[in-house]
Amino acid sequence: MRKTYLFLDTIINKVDAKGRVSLPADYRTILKELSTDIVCYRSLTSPCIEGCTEDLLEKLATDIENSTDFFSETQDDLTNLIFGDAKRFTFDSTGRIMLTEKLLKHAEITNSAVFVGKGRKFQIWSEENWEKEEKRLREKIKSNRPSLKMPEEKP
Amino acid sequence: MRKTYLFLDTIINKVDAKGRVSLPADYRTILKELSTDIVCYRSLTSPCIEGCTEDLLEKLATDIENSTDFFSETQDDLTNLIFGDAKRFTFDSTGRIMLTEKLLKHAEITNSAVFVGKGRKFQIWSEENWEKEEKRLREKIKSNRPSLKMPEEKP
DNA sequence: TGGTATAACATGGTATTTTATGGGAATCAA
DNA sequence: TTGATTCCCATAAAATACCATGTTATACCA
Repeated sequence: MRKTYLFLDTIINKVDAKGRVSLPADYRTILKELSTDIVCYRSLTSPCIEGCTEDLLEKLATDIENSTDFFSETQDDLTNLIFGDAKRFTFDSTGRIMLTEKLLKHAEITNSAVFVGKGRKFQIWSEENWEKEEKRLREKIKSNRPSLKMPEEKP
Repeated sequence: MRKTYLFLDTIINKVDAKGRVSLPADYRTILKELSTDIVCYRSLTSPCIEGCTEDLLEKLATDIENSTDFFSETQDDLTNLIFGDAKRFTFDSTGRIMLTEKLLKHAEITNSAVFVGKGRKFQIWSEENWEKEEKRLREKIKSNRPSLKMPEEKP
């Protein structure tokens, strides 16, 4: 039994005519070991789908409770957006999930889906959009390296 | 049981047609004692593969989570870049890992891989590139000696 | 100290398992 | 019925585990 549960790597899988996609095997292993489902929702900032374990969303709920007051407008807005949009997905015996039309449309996904690990979360992109996004990120980093320090190098 | 876990030394191993390489025995010992896997990703600055324990990456995930909020742009960009590129590797009963095409290409590795210890991390280079890099580093040090201060001498 | 036996290691090859993915039947809803 | 969703089976490709061998490093003993 492992100690760490990170969504990693970039994996391209096909989306078939029925809207089915294989969830990367690594991701499935994590979900099985944690006995949790995944939850997906439209990214608030990018044309992609965002996913995480249901456990993490639970944590987000707690964080929001603690960070703003119960009746604040911000909290209202965030909870509506995230929880209202989030949907639970379970994979079938062959490891596939069926994404919804709404999610696919938001991410402009048609034939193939790119799973991008984000540690506690992951994202699902169209091939074209991810290509652009990765390029943007690498350009940005070139001019801003200091922000990438590893833990042991921190003061 | 030892006290320290450092990736050291420079070891050259062959890469076969399938992309398999023996992980240096010393490295394997460390991983076994820490019960963790290694994670490899393309160096952001050099034509080489960089590796570390999954534990270290887990720590990084926690640090990022704590230093920025759930919806921050910085967190988004960083996590995509690091975790999206990182891939977990486990060695088989004969001590080998199978590097991916993407990583090998980035490091321009074909027949042999040079493992270079970096303490908590290590790098994997092609023989040609490492030869150049080592030369460059030694030249650089000659003209810039003061930057090599030990921790206790820091302000 | 020198020489030999033993163990560990790297590495080529092969067998087995896992994974992604297409298609079809069963189930359900409108 | 029609259209969609879930479940199950089949298959090819890819990843992984396993076996065998020569070589190097280590331990042991005279």
